[in-house]
Amino acid sequence: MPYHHGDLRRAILDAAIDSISANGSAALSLRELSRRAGVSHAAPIHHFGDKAGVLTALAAEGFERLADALAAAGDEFVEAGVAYVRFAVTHKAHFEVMFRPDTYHADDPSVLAARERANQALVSGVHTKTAHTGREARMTGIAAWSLVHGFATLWLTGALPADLGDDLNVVARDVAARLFPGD
Amino acid sequence: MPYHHGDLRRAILDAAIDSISANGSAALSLRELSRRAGVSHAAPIHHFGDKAGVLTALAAEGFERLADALAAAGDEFVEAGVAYVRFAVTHKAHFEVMFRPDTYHADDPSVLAARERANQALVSGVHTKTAHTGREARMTGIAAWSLVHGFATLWLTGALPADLGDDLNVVARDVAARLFPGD
DNA sequence: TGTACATCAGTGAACGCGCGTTCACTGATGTAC
DNA sequence: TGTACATCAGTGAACGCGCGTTCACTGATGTAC
Repeated sequence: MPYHHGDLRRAILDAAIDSISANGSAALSLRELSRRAGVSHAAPIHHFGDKAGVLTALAAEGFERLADALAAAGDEFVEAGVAYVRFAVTHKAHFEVMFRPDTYHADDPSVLAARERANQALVSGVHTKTAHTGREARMTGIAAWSLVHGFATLWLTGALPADLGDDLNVVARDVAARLFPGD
Repeated sequence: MPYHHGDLRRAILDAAIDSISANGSAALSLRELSRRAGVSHAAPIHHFGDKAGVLTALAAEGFERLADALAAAGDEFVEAGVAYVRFAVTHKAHFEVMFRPDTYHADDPSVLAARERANQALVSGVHTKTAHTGREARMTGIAAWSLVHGFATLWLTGALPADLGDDLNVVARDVAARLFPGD
């Protein structure tokens, strides 16, 4: 075992993702992450400052990846909506942290920038899709966001009925398509 | 200070509601609740068994009150939707606990019964509102639930833009009405 | 009306634990000359 | 090419803390007779 890890920062983040996916972000401890990374328990401090620093990095990374996923999905609402849900489910650790801003340094520049990117990607779908402008477009966007965010949240917490089927793409598409049935 | 409290069970639950509203359910501790209720730290055990027991009681109570709120709102989707959002915001501690089933005894009979009641109230709005039956009604119901659940969650976590206005009823009604714009 | 007694609801000391953070330290790396 | 030295990235011991739960106990209540 070499004295220097090589990429401890990434290793700690990956450990955090595993841990949160398994036990939720509330149960996260720095010492556990150190153990998972095979490193002394004080080592992560050098990279993240404190525990909230780890979550801050995760939140920023999450908003970046969400922005990427939405951009890749394009401007069509149903596609973007499905991409949002798929992001939430395949990155549940990130997703959970992102929307718990009191657990990390939410005003960190990296977080603010990444969230802004994600927000832009989020609204662009609705803007081009509907003919609405101004407040109408705004509220429609919020309804769309609410729909996919709510569906993702309910799916993740296991609140939905078990017999919906387990193909997330199919179910998410079905649900998302109900917002603008006229199209 | 009398030896017996009188209604310690209720006092502990109220303390938990205050604490969770202020600091979130992750930070909750039995000892803190005891302190708030002015009682020794082992006292709550007599009423709840363990820490998860407190959250279990809160979850059951939450589902009951949600069912009541939905029943009172009637079968009209927008009204029921607004009631759902209003419940979430005015009972944020309950709402937070309810959808974190791994933190309490989710298979407790009182919870199962209350959740079933809330589910019935939830679907009845959509069933009578739309002409759909079977799978169609089911998926429409899930879309409706997702919409209001997502909006409530985003509002509670402060993720929504600040300049939406602060009248929850107005904003929630506006958003909910976008699901079935034809009506 | 009084008394014995079971049950219930609290007390307070003690347990063992894992945590975040600080600290003086040391090994490794890279850069200036 | 070699060497001095600053900087970086880890170590491991120590701190003080709050926690959940257990335990033997005691005060209060209510019920049977």
